[in-house]
Amino acid sequence: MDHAKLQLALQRAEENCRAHGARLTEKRKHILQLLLQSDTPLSAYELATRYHDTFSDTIPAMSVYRMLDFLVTETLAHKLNSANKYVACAHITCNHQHEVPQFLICDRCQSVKEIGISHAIIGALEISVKKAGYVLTQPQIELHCLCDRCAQAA
Amino acid sequence: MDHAKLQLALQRAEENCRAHGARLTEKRKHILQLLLQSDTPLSAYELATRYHDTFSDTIPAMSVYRMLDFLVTETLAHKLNSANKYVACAHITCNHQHEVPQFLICDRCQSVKEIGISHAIIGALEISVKKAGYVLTQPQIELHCLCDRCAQAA
DNA sequence: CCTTTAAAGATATGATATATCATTATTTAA
DNA sequence: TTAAATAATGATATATCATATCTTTAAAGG
Repeated sequence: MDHAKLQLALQRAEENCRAHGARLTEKRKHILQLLLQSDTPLSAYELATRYHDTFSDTIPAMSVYRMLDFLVTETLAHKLNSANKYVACAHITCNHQHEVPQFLICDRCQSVKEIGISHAIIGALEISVKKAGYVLTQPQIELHCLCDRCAQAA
Repeated sequence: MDHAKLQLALQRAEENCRAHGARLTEKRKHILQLLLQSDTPLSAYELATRYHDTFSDTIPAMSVYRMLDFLVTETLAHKLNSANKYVACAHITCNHQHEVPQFLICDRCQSVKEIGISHAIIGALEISVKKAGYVLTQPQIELHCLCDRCAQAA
């Protein structure tokens, strides 16, 4: 991610937070920056290490978890439950409403692509869920894939 | 799960394994039995504890992981990646081909329902995955829900 | 400014998972 | 039938992910 894009994302994140009184502190912002700059999802402990390397300041893993909780609550980041890692939301700078996210995770190079789930799929999914006697609460789909590059290499 | 159903499932599991030379040892069978008897998904360590309680024999967590790997490979069990727990496959006694599983997980009572994904959904999913430049490798969807009972209670 | 509340630090510990080497059991084939 | 090969399991250590709890620091609001 280039510098201009990064700055824009951080600025938008700040605006979004300020708009409803959430505090994007320096440290939270730094964690978000590390996520934005990473090509792959990162664990809380990996973020603690990068924080130290990048900002010459140590941060307890505990605190990273709390900051991640904050970012996830603000929809500035997502947790990949199947990988126990975190990614920046791909739509921080978009204006459109945040959709149900679908994550494509390359099991070889760990790249992640966040796309919106089509309404058709969500609808069909909800019907089958309802039929089975359940109610969707946190719809988020994580699919383990190979990206085209890795698929060719393999 | 009643006794007759359990026995049938274990018998079918044995037949399926024997059919292609996989060895469903006593211990692996016991782990499968514990999964079949459980109302909720279990972690490897929970299985080790139940194994001890049920069969009066201790088993290292290591070994449980290996047996789970075996059961998952044989499609006799599934790993819920978002919960880090394991469930028996709901289709051991069915004759039909094993489909792409979709798991509905109640976040309150932990009940899990395994259903097959409709072809329409799989197709739509594969198209969107392909468009995004990925290839599905291990399609399995885990949705976090409330079961109707818990939804009413809440 | 002082009080209240939010954020972050520190320490301990629990829970999930993998690596590796040793031992036992089963199969295969001379 | 027994020796060699392979598969399964045991044992130990350690990595990795996560939460509980108490303390300290910083910010917001009267």
